[in-house]
Amino acid sequence: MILKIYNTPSRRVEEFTPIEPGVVRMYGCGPTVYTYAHIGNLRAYVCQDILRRALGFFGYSVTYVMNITDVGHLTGDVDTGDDKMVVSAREKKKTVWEIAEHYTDAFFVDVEKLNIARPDTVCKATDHIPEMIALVKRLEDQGFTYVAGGNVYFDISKFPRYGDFAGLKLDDLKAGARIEKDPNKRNPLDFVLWFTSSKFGEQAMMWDSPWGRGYPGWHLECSAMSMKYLGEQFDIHAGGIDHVPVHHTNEIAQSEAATGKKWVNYWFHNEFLVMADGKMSKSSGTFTTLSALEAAGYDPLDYRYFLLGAHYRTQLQFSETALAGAQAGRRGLVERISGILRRAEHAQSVESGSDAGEYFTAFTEHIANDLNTSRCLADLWALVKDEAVPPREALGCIERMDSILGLGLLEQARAADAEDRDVTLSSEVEQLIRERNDARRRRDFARADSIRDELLGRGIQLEDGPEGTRWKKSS
RNA sequence: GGCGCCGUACCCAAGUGGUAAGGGAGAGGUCUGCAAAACCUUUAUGCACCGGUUCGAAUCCGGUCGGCGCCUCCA
Repeated sequence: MILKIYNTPSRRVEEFTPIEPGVVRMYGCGPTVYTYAHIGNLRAYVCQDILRRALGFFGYSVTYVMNITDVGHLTGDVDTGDDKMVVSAREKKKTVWEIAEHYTDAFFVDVEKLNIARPDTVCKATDHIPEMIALVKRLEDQGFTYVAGGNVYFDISKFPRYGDFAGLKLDDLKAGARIEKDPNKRNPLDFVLWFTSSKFGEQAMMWDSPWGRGYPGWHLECSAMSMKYLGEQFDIHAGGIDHVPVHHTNEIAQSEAATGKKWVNYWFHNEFLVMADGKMSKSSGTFTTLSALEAAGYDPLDYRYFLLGAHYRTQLQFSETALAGAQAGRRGLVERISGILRRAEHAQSVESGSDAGEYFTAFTEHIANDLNTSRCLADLWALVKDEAVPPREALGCIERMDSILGLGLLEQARAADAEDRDVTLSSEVEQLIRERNDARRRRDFARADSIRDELLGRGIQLEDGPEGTRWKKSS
Protein backbone atom coordinates (compact mmCIF):
# COMPACT_ATOMS: atom_id res chain seq x y z
CA MET A 1 0.00 0.00 0.00
CA ILE A 2 1.25 3.46 -0.85
CA LEU A 3 1.15 6.30 1.61
CA LYS A 4 -0.69 9.31 0.27
CA ILE A 5 -0.35 12.77 1.77
CA TYR A 6 -1.71 16.17 0.94
CA ASN A 7 0.87 18.39 -0.68
CA THR A 8 0.29 22.10 -0.18
CA PRO A 9 1.58 23.45 -3.52
CA SER A 10 -0.59 21.11 -5.61
CA ARG A 11 -3.46 21.30 -3.13
CA ARG A 12 -4.02 17.63 -3.67
CA VAL A 13 -3.47 14.34 -1.92
CA GLU A 14 -0.52 12.74 -3.69
CA GLU A 15 1.21 9.39 -3.54
CA PHE A 16 4.39 9.78 -1.60
CA THR A 17 7.64 8.91 -3.39
CA PRO A 18 10.93 9.80 -1.75
CA ILE A 19 13.96 11.09 -3.64
CA GLU A 20 16.01 8.12 -2.51
CA PRO A 21 14.13 4.81 -2.34
CA GLY A 22 13.38 3.67 1.19
CA VAL A 23 14.74 6.82 2.78
CA VAL A 24 12.89 9.95 3.84
CA ARG A 25 14.47 13.23 4.77
CA MET A 26 12.11 15.49 6.64
CA TYR A 27 12.36 18.90 8.27
CA GLY A 28 9.91 20.41 10.71
CA CYS A 29 9.62 24.01 11.81
CA GLY A 30 10.18 23.96 15.53
CA PRO A 31 9.25 26.36 18.30
CA THR A 32 10.33 29.90 19.02
CA VAL A 33 11.58 29.63 22.57
CA TYR A 34 10.73 32.88 24.28
CA THR A 35 7.89 31.45 26.34
CA TYR A 36 6.17 28.14 26.96
CA ALA A 37 4.62 26.29 24.07
CA HIS A 38 0.83 26.27 24.25
CA ILE A 39 -1.35 23.33 23.35
CA GLY A 40 -2.05 24.84 19.94
CA ASN A 41 1.67 24.91 19.14
CA LEU A 42 1.95 21.37 20.37
CA ARG A 43 -0.60 20.17 17.85
CA ALA A 44 1.90 20.81 15.09
CA TYR A 45 4.49 18.55 16.66
CA VAL A 46 2.00 15.78 17.28
CA CYS A 47 0.95 15.98 13.62
CA GLN A 48 4.56 15.82 12.49
CA ASP A 49 5.12 12.91 14.84
CA ILE A 50 2.21 11.01 13.32
CA LEU A 51 3.62 11.62 9.86
CA ARG A 52 7.04 10.46 10.92
CA ARG A 53 5.66 7.33 12.59
CA ALA A 54 3.49 6.59 9.58
CA LEU A 55 6.53 6.81 7.31
CA GLY A 56 8.30 4.36 9.58
CA PHE A 57 5.25 2.10 9.53
CA PHE A 58 5.41 2.02 5.74
CA GLY A 59 8.99 0.89 5.92
CA TYR A 60 10.91 4.08 5.30
CA SER A 61 14.02 4.99 7.18
CA VAL A 62 13.32 8.54 8.31
CA THR A 63 15.71 11.34 9.17
CA TYR A 64 13.81 14.05 10.97
CA VAL A 65 15.35 17.43 11.70
CA MET A 66 13.76 20.12 13.81
CA ASN A 67 14.97 23.63 14.43
CA ILE A 68 14.77 25.73 17.55
CA THR A 69 14.29 29.42 16.88
CA ASP A 70 16.28 31.02 19.64
CA VAL A 71 16.99 34.30 17.90
CA GLY A 72 14.53 36.94 18.91
CA HIS A 73 12.02 38.47 16.56
CA LEU A 74 9.23 40.99 16.80
CA THR A 75 6.97 40.93 19.80
CA GLY A 76 3.77 42.02 18.37
CA ASP A 77 1.55 43.88 16.09
CA VAL A 78 3.51 46.97 15.44
CA ASP A 79 6.85 47.83 14.05
CA THR A 80 7.79 49.56 17.26
CA GLY A 81 7.54 46.35 19.23
CA ASP A 82 10.51 45.04 21.12
CA ASP A 83 12.37 41.87 20.51
CA LYS A 84 10.46 38.97 22.07
CA MET A 85 13.50 37.34 23.59
CA VAL A 86 14.70 40.62 25.03
CA VAL A 87 11.36 41.43 26.59
CA SER A 88 11.07 37.98 28.07
CA ALA A 89 14.58 38.16 29.47
CA ARG A 90 13.97 41.56 30.99
CA GLU A 91 10.80 40.37 32.65
CA LYS A 92 12.44 37.27 34.08
CA LYS A 93 15.69 39.10 34.90
CA LYS A 94 17.72 36.60 32.92
CA THR A 95 19.89 36.71 29.83
CA VAL A 96 18.34 35.93 26.48
CA TRP A 97 20.49 32.82 26.35
CA GLU A 98 19.11 31.58 29.65
CA ILE A 99 15.60 32.28 28.44
CA ALA A 100 16.17 30.28 25.29
CA GLU A 101 17.62 27.37 27.18
CA HIS A 102 14.87 27.33 29.76
CA TYR A 103 12.03 27.28 27.24
CA THR A 104 13.80 24.82 24.98
CA ASP A 105 14.07 22.41 27.89
CA ALA A 106 10.44 23.03 28.78
CA PHE A 107 9.45 22.31 25.19
CA PHE A 108 11.13 18.92 25.18
CA VAL A 109 9.53 18.03 28.48
CA ASP A 110 6.17 18.55 26.75
CA VAL A 111 7.35 16.64 23.71
CA GLU A 112 8.24 13.67 25.85
CA LYS A 113 4.99 13.75 27.77
CA LEU A 114 3.07 13.69 24.51
CA ASN A 115 4.99 10.63 23.32
CA ILE A 116 6.44 12.59 20.43
CA ALA A 117 9.48 10.74 19.22
CA ARG A 118 12.44 13.07 19.50
CA PRO A 119 13.80 14.32 16.18
CA ASP A 120 17.07 12.79 14.98
CA THR A 121 18.60 16.24 14.93
CA VAL A 122 17.53 19.29 16.87
CA CYS A 123 19.34 22.39 15.71
CA LYS A 124 19.42 25.85 17.19
CA ALA A 125 19.49 28.93 15.02
CA THR A 126 22.22 30.52 17.12
CA ASP A 127 24.52 27.58 16.44
CA HIS A 128 24.28 28.11 12.70
CA ILE A 129 25.04 31.76 12.11
CA PRO A 130 28.02 30.98 9.82
CA GLU A 131 25.81 28.78 7.64
CA MET A 132 23.24 31.56 7.41
CA ILE A 133 25.84 34.14 6.51
CA ALA A 134 27.18 31.80 3.83
CA LEU A 135 23.68 31.48 2.38
CA VAL A 136 23.21 35.24 2.24
CA LYS A 137 26.61 35.53 0.59
CA ARG A 138 25.60 32.97 -1.99
CA LEU A 139 22.43 34.90 -2.73
CA GLU A 140 24.32 38.16 -2.88
CA ASP A 141 26.87 36.73 -5.32
CA GLN A 142 24.03 35.76 -7.63
CA GLY A 143 22.38 39.15 -7.44
CA PHE A 144 19.28 38.28 -5.46
CA THR A 145 19.89 40.85 -2.75
CA TYR A 146 20.27 44.55 -2.12
CA VAL A 147 21.34 46.57 0.87
CA ALA A 148 19.24 49.42 2.14
CA GLY A 149 19.19 51.23 5.43
CA GLY A 150 21.83 48.89 6.78
CA ASN A 151 19.86 45.70 6.13
CA VAL A 152 20.28 43.05 3.47
CA TYR A 153 17.05 42.33 1.62
CA PHE A 154 15.95 39.53 -0.66
CA ASP A 155 14.68 41.01 -3.92
CA ILE A 156 11.60 39.02 -4.89
CA SER A 157 11.53 40.60 -8.35
CA LYS A 158 14.59 38.48 -9.15
CA PHE A 159 12.71 35.30 -8.32
CA PRO A 160 9.73 35.09 -10.68
CA ARG A 161 8.20 32.04 -9.04
CA TYR A 162 7.78 33.97 -5.81
CA GLY A 163 4.39 33.23 -4.29
CA ASP A 164 3.43 30.42 -6.67
CA PHE A 165 3.69 27.94 -3.86
CA ALA A 166 1.09 29.69 -1.74
CA GLY A 167 -1.00 30.85 -4.68
CA LEU A 168 -0.35 34.45 -3.81
CA LYS A 169 -1.59 37.12 -6.14
CA LEU A 170 1.09 39.64 -5.54
CA ASP A 171 -0.81 42.65 -6.80
CA ASP A 172 -3.75 42.02 -4.52
CA LEU A 173 -1.85 41.74 -1.31
CA LYS A 174 -2.23 44.79 0.83
CA ALA A 175 1.25 44.90 2.21
CA GLY A 176 1.39 47.31 5.03
CA ALA A 177 -2.31 47.03 5.69
CA ARG A 178 -1.64 45.93 9.20
CA ILE A 179 1.89 47.09 9.82
CA GLU A 180 3.87 50.14 8.92
CA LYS A 181 5.73 49.91 5.66
CA ASP A 182 9.45 49.48 5.69
CA PRO A 183 10.62 52.41 3.56
CA ASN A 184 13.84 50.59 2.65
CA LYS A 185 12.04 47.89 0.74
CA ARG A 186 11.81 48.12 -3.04
CA ASN A 187 8.86 45.78 -2.97
CA PRO A 188 6.64 45.40 0.10
CA LEU A 189 7.14 41.64 0.00
CA ASP A 190 10.93 41.78 -0.01
CA PHE A 191 12.22 40.39 3.24
CA VAL A 192 15.28 40.88 5.39
CA LEU A 193 18.09 38.37 5.23
CA TRP A 194 20.39 40.19 7.60
CA PHE A 195 19.71 43.07 9.98
CA THR A 196 22.35 45.51 11.09
CA SER A 197 20.02 48.33 11.96
CA SER A 198 17.50 46.99 14.35
CA LYS A 199 14.03 48.35 14.21
CA PHE A 200 13.94 48.06 17.96
CA GLY A 201 16.50 49.46 20.32
CA GLU A 202 18.29 46.81 22.27
CA GLN A 203 19.23 43.64 20.48
CA ALA A 204 21.01 41.22 22.76
CA MET A 205 22.15 38.69 20.20
CA MET A 206 24.51 40.08 17.57
CA TRP A 207 27.11 38.57 15.30
CA ASP A 208 29.72 39.94 12.95
CA SER A 209 29.02 39.59 9.27
CA PRO A 210 30.25 40.95 5.94
CA TRP A 211 27.48 43.54 6.16
CA GLY A 212 28.21 44.57 9.71
CA ARG A 213 27.35 43.44 13.19
CA GLY A 214 23.79 42.24 13.38
CA TYR A 215 21.51 39.26 13.31
CA PRO A 216 19.75 37.06 10.75
CA GLY A 217 16.30 37.44 9.29
CA TRP A 218 13.82 34.91 10.55
CA HIS A 219 13.35 32.80 7.45
CA LEU A 220 17.03 32.23 6.94
CA GLU A 221 17.60 29.63 9.63
CA CYS A 222 15.28 27.02 8.18
CA SER A 223 16.87 27.19 4.75
CA ALA A 224 20.42 27.12 6.08
CA MET A 225 19.93 24.37 8.62
CA SER A 226 17.70 22.08 6.59
CA MET A 227 20.18 22.15 3.72
CA LYS A 228 23.06 21.51 6.07
CA TYR A 229 21.50 18.41 7.60
CA LEU A 230 19.33 17.10 4.78
CA GLY A 231 20.97 18.34 1.62
CA GLU A 232 19.93 20.90 -0.97
CA GLN A 233 16.96 18.80 -1.96
CA PHE A 234 14.89 16.77 0.45
CA ASP A 235 11.50 15.13 0.76
CA ILE A 236 9.24 16.76 3.32
CA HIS A 237 9.01 20.10 5.03
CA ALA A 238 6.40 20.42 7.77
CA GLY A 239 4.93 23.26 9.75
CA GLY A 240 1.80 25.11 10.77
CA ILE A 241 -0.57 26.33 8.08
CA ASP A 242 0.13 29.92 9.05
CA HIS A 243 3.58 29.55 7.57
CA VAL A 244 2.38 29.05 4.03
CA PRO A 245 2.10 32.63 2.73
CA VAL A 246 5.14 34.18 4.39
CA HIS A 247 7.64 31.96 6.11
CA HIS A 248 7.64 29.03 3.72
CA THR A 249 7.16 31.23 0.69
CA ASN A 250 10.28 33.14 1.67
CA GLU A 251 12.20 30.01 2.54
CA ILE A 252 11.50 28.61 -0.90
CA ALA A 253 12.52 31.84 -2.58
CA GLN A 254 15.87 32.11 -0.84
CA SER A 255 16.65 28.37 -0.99
CA GLU A 256 15.81 27.81 -4.62
CA ALA A 257 17.40 31.09 -5.66
CA ALA A 258 20.61 30.01 -3.96
CA THR A 259 20.78 26.47 -5.35
CA GLY A 260 18.90 26.86 -8.60
CA LYS A 261 17.17 23.58 -7.80
CA LYS A 262 13.80 22.48 -6.51
CA TRP A 263 14.21 22.43 -2.78
CA VAL A 264 11.42 20.35 -1.19
CA ASN A 265 9.01 17.88 -2.81
CA TYR A 266 6.24 17.62 -0.21
CA TRP A 267 4.89 20.33 2.07
CA PHE A 268 2.94 19.19 5.08
CA HIS A 269 0.88 21.77 6.95
CA ASN A 270 -1.35 21.25 9.96
CA GLU A 271 -4.40 23.33 10.76
CA PHE A 272 -4.90 25.18 14.01
CA LEU A 273 -6.40 24.26 17.28
CA VAL A 274 -9.02 26.92 17.96
CA MET A 275 -10.87 28.03 21.05
CA ALA A 276 -14.44 29.17 21.11
CA ASP A 277 -13.27 32.69 20.41
CA GLY A 278 -10.45 31.98 18.01
CA LYS A 279 -6.91 30.68 18.01
CA MET A 280 -4.46 30.74 20.84
CA SER A 281 -1.67 33.18 20.49
CA LYS A 282 1.67 33.27 22.16
CA SER A 283 2.12 36.96 21.76
CA SER A 284 -1.28 37.81 23.20
CA GLY A 285 -0.25 35.92 26.32
CA THR A 286 -3.56 34.13 26.67
CA PHE A 287 -2.96 30.49 26.15
CA THR A 288 -3.19 27.08 27.74
CA THR A 289 -0.13 24.97 28.36
CA LEU A 290 0.18 21.25 28.69
CA SER A 291 1.15 21.76 32.32
CA ALA A 292 -2.09 23.62 32.90
CA LEU A 293 -3.97 20.65 31.50
CA GLU A 294 -2.09 18.35 33.82
CA ALA A 295 -2.87 20.59 36.78
CA ALA A 296 -6.52 20.28 35.81
CA GLY A 297 -6.26 16.52 36.10
CA TYR A 298 -5.59 15.48 32.53
CA ASP A 299 -2.91 13.15 31.28
CA PRO A 300 -0.93 14.64 28.38
CA LEU A 301 -1.94 11.57 26.42
CA ASP A 302 -5.57 12.61 26.85
CA TYR A 303 -4.65 15.61 24.77
CA ARG A 304 -2.82 13.49 22.22
CA TYR A 305 -5.89 11.26 21.94
CA PHE A 306 -8.04 14.35 21.52
CA LEU A 307 -5.84 15.52 18.64
CA LEU A 308 -5.97 12.13 16.96
CA GLY A 309 -9.76 12.31 16.89
CA ALA A 310 -9.63 14.99 14.23
CA HIS A 311 -7.91 15.16 10.86
CA TYR A 312 -4.71 17.20 10.91
CA ARG A 313 -5.95 19.49 8.13
CA THR A 314 -9.10 20.67 9.88
CA GLN A 315 -9.38 23.24 12.58
CA LEU A 316 -10.03 21.52 15.87
CA GLN A 317 -12.39 23.05 18.42
CA PHE A 318 -10.84 22.87 21.84
CA SER A 319 -12.89 23.01 25.00
CA GLU A 320 -12.75 21.52 28.43
CA THR A 321 -15.76 19.31 27.70
CA ALA A 322 -14.20 18.07 24.48
CA LEU A 323 -10.98 17.22 26.30
CA ALA A 324 -12.90 15.52 29.09
CA GLY A 325 -14.57 13.43 26.41
CA ALA A 326 -11.18 12.45 25.04
CA GLN A 327 -9.98 11.57 28.50
CA ALA A 328 -12.91 9.28 29.11
CA GLY A 329 -12.42 7.74 25.69
CA ARG A 330 -8.74 7.07 26.15
CA ARG A 331 -9.25 5.62 29.59
CA GLY A 332 -11.95 3.37 28.26
CA LEU A 333 -9.61 2.17 25.55
CA VAL A 334 -6.83 1.42 28.03
CA GLU A 335 -9.36 -0.32 30.26
CA ARG A 336 -10.45 -2.59 27.45
CA ILE A 337 -6.89 -3.38 26.53
CA SER A 338 -6.23 -4.30 30.18
CA GLY A 339 -9.08 -6.73 29.82
CA ILE A 340 -7.54 -8.21 26.69
CA LEU A 341 -4.24 -8.52 28.54
CA ARG A 342 -5.96 -10.51 31.29
CA ARG A 343 -7.73 -12.70 28.79
CA ALA A 344 -4.43 -13.32 27.01
CA GLU A 345 -2.93 -14.60 30.25
CA HIS A 346 -5.75 -17.03 30.78
CA ALA A 347 -6.21 -17.99 27.19
CA GLN A 348 -5.84 -21.58 26.05
CA SER A 349 -2.71 -22.32 24.08
CA VAL A 350 -4.69 -22.92 20.93
CA GLU A 351 -6.50 -19.79 19.88
CA SER A 352 -9.25 -19.65 17.37
CA GLY A 353 -11.94 -17.29 16.28
CA SER A 354 -11.97 -14.37 13.90
CA ASP A 355 -8.72 -12.66 13.18
CA ALA A 356 -7.53 -9.11 13.50
CA GLY A 357 -6.62 -8.87 9.85
CA GLU A 358 -9.62 -6.96 8.62
CA TYR A 359 -9.19 -4.32 11.31
CA PHE A 360 -5.54 -4.01 10.56
CA THR A 361 -6.14 -3.69 6.84
CA ALA A 362 -8.72 -0.98 7.40
CA PHE A 363 -6.37 0.81 9.75
CA THR A 364 -3.56 0.67 7.22
CA GLU A 365 -5.79 2.01 4.45
CA HIS A 366 -6.95 4.85 6.65
CA ILE A 367 -3.52 5.94 7.74
CA ALA A 368 -2.32 5.69 4.13
CA ASN A 369 -5.14 8.00 3.12
CA ASP A 370 -3.54 11.26 4.22
CA LEU A 371 -3.25 10.17 7.84
CA ASN A 372 -6.91 9.74 8.71
CA THR A 373 -6.26 9.18 12.40
CA SER A 374 -9.88 9.64 13.30
CA ARG A 375 -10.75 6.58 11.21
CA CYS A 376 -7.77 4.73 12.61
CA LEU A 377 -9.08 5.25 16.10
CA ALA A 378 -12.44 3.86 15.03
CA ASP A 379 -10.67 0.79 13.60
CA LEU A 380 -8.82 0.32 16.85
CA TRP A 381 -12.06 0.55 18.82
CA ALA A 382 -13.68 -2.01 16.55
CA LEU A 383 -10.78 -4.36 17.20
CA VAL A 384 -10.77 -4.04 20.97
CA LYS A 385 -14.53 -4.54 21.09
CA ASP A 386 -14.43 -7.74 19.04
CA GLU A 387 -14.08 -10.52 21.59
CA ALA A 388 -13.94 -13.12 18.86
CA VAL A 389 -10.40 -12.03 18.07
CA PRO A 390 -7.94 -14.15 20.05
CA PRO A 391 -6.44 -11.89 22.72
CA ARG A 392 -2.81 -12.49 21.81
CA GLU A 393 -3.46 -11.70 18.20
CA ALA A 394 -5.38 -8.59 19.22
CA LEU A 395 -2.48 -7.44 21.35
CA GLY A 396 -0.02 -7.82 18.50
CA CYS A 397 -2.30 -5.81 16.27
CA ILE A 398 -2.83 -3.11 18.89
CA GLU A 399 0.91 -2.80 19.29
CA ARG A 400 1.41 -2.22 15.58
CA MET A 401 -1.43 0.30 15.42
CA ASP A 402 -0.06 2.14 18.40
CA SER A 403 3.33 2.39 16.74
CA ILE A 404 1.64 5.14 14.74
CA LEU A 405 -0.87 6.49 17.22
CA GLY A 406 1.75 6.76 19.94
CA LEU A 407 -0.71 6.53 22.80
CA GLY A 408 1.38 4.08 24.81
CA LEU A 409 -1.68 1.87 25.00
CA LEU A 410 -0.03 -1.39 26.01
CA GLU A 411 2.26 0.29 28.50
CA GLN A 412 -0.70 2.07 30.05
CA ALA A 413 -2.73 -1.10 30.20
CA ARG A 414 0.14 -3.02 31.79
CA ALA A 415 0.73 -0.19 34.24
CA ALA A 416 -2.90 -0.38 35.26
CA ASP A 417 -2.39 -4.03 36.01
CA ALA A 418 0.84 -3.35 37.82
CA GLU A 419 -1.00 -0.93 40.05
CA ASP A 420 -3.32 -3.74 40.94
CA ARG A 421 -0.32 -5.76 41.97
CA ASP A 422 1.39 -3.07 44.03
CA VAL A 423 2.56 -5.41 46.78
CA THR A 424 2.77 -3.15 49.80
CA LEU A 425 -0.68 -1.79 49.17
CA SER A 426 -1.91 -5.04 47.89
CA SER A 427 -1.78 -7.24 51.02
CA GLU A 428 -3.56 -4.61 53.07
CA VAL A 429 -6.19 -3.93 50.47
CA GLU A 430 -6.74 -7.62 49.82
CA GLN A 431 -7.27 -8.09 53.54
CA LEU A 432 -9.93 -5.36 53.61
CA ILE A 433 -11.59 -6.79 50.54
CA ARG A 434 -11.81 -10.16 52.27
CA GLU A 435 -13.32 -8.52 55.34
CA ARG A 436 -15.81 -6.68 53.20
CA ASN A 437 -16.83 -9.78 51.33
CA ASP A 438 -17.26 -11.61 54.64
CA ALA A 439 -19.47 -8.76 55.81
CA ARG A 440 -21.45 -8.96 52.60
CA ARG A 441 -21.99 -12.66 53.11
CA ARG A 442 -23.24 -11.93 56.63
CA ARG A 443 -25.46 -9.25 55.03
CA ASP A 444 -23.73 -6.68 57.22
CA PHE A 445 -23.93 -4.07 54.47
CA ALA A 446 -23.18 -1.17 56.76
CA ARG A 447 -19.80 -2.69 57.53
CA ALA A 448 -19.22 -3.61 53.88
CA ASP A 449 -20.03 -0.12 52.67
CA SER A 450 -17.88 1.52 55.30
CA ILE A 451 -14.90 -0.51 54.11
CA ARG A 452 -15.66 0.48 50.55
CA ASP A 453 -15.91 4.14 51.53
CA GLU A 454 -12.72 4.01 53.51
CA LEU A 455 -10.79 2.57 50.61
CA LEU A 456 -12.31 5.08 48.25
CA GLY A 457 -11.14 7.81 50.58
CA ARG A 458 -7.64 6.44 50.14
CA GLY A 459 -7.99 6.44 46.38
CA ILE A 460 -8.80 2.77 45.96
CA GLN A 461 -11.83 1.89 43.94
CA LEU A 462 -13.45 -1.53 44.18
CA GLU A 463 -15.08 -3.29 41.31
CA ASP A 464 -17.27 -6.29 42.03
CA GLY A 465 -17.37 -8.60 39.09
CA PRO A 466 -18.44 -12.15 38.33
CA GLU A 467 -14.93 -13.44 39.14
CA GLY A 468 -14.74 -11.62 42.44
CA THR A 469 -13.65 -8.19 43.56
CA ARG A 470 -10.95 -6.22 41.75
CA TRP A 471 -9.46 -2.92 42.82
CA LYS A 472 -7.66 -0.05 41.18
CA LYS A 473 -6.43 3.39 42.00
CA SER A 474 -9.19 5.83 41.30
CA SER A 475 -8.34 8.86 39.22
C1' G B 1 -9.77 44.88 0.33
C1' G B 2 -7.44 40.02 -1.22
C1' C B 3 -6.59 34.70 -0.36
C1' G B 4 -8.05 30.13 2.00
C1' C B 5 -10.86 26.87 5.18
C1' C B 6 -15.29 25.49 7.57
C1' G B 7 -20.75 24.98 9.11
C1' U B 8 -22.75 17.03 10.33
C1' A B 9 -26.79 14.87 17.00
C1' C B 10 -26.05 17.69 23.64
C1' C B 11 -20.11 17.91 22.93
C1' C B 12 -15.59 16.51 19.83
C1' A B 13 -15.54 14.53 15.07
C1' A B 14 -15.14 11.01 10.23
C1' G B 15 -17.33 10.77 5.74
C1' U B 16 -16.49 14.64 -0.99
C1' G B 17 -22.07 11.17 -5.70
C1' G B 18 -25.17 5.55 -3.71
C1' U B 19 -28.39 6.35 1.01
C1' A B 20 -24.94 9.35 7.99
C1' A B 21 -17.67 5.98 11.21
C1' G B 22 -15.93 6.46 16.08
C1' G B 23 -15.49 8.51 21.00
C1' G B 24 -17.76 11.30 25.05
C1' A B 25 -22.28 12.67 27.45
C1' G B 26 -27.57 11.21 28.08
C1' A B 27 -31.54 7.36 28.35
C1' G B 28 -33.20 2.24 29.02
C1' G B 29 -31.65 -2.64 30.41
C1' U B 30 -28.53 -6.97 32.39
C1' C B 31 -25.63 -7.76 36.70
C1' U B 32 -25.51 -6.02 42.06
C1' G B 33 -27.79 -6.15 48.88
C1' C B 34 -27.09 -1.07 47.08
C1' A B 35 -23.51 1.32 44.32
C1' A B 36 -19.43 1.44 41.11
C1' A B 37 -17.39 -1.06 37.12
C1' A B 38 -18.50 -4.06 33.11
C1' C B 39 -21.68 -5.52 29.26
C1' C B 40 -26.03 -4.87 25.94
C1' U B 41 -29.52 -1.62 23.60
C1' U B 42 -30.64 3.23 22.26
C1' U B 43 -29.92 8.55 20.58
C1' A B 44 -29.48 12.97 13.12
C1' U B 45 -35.45 9.97 7.59
C1' G B 46 -31.16 13.91 8.09
C1' C B 47 -25.71 16.88 7.37
C1' A B 48 -26.64 26.03 8.25
C1' C B 49 -30.44 27.90 4.66
C1' C B 50 -32.50 28.49 -0.52
C1' G B 51 -32.33 27.04 -5.49
C1' G B 52 -30.07 23.85 -9.39
C1' U B 53 -27.63 19.32 -11.76
C1' U B 54 -28.52 13.90 -11.17
C1' C B 55 -32.10 7.80 -11.27
C1' G B 56 -29.69 9.26 -6.70
C1' A B 57 -26.35 14.95 -3.12
C1' A B 58 -23.99 15.92 3.49
C1' U B 59 -20.89 15.12 -0.86
C1' C B 60 -21.20 18.61 -7.38
C1' C B 61 -22.86 23.90 -9.13
C1' G B 62 -24.99 28.94 -7.90
C1' G B 63 -26.69 32.13 -4.11
C1' U B 64 -27.67 33.56 1.17
C1' C B 65 -26.39 33.55 6.28
C1' G B 66 -22.82 32.34 10.07
C1' G B 67 -17.85 31.01 12.01
C1' C B 68 -12.49 30.69 11.61
C1' G B 69 -7.58 31.36 9.66
C1' C B 70 -3.90 34.08 6.78
C1' C B 71 -2.19 38.72 4.37
C1' U B 72 2.30 40.92 11.14
C1' C B 73 6.10 37.22 14.92
C1' C B 74 2.99 32.92 15.03
C1' A B 75 1.83 25.78 15.05
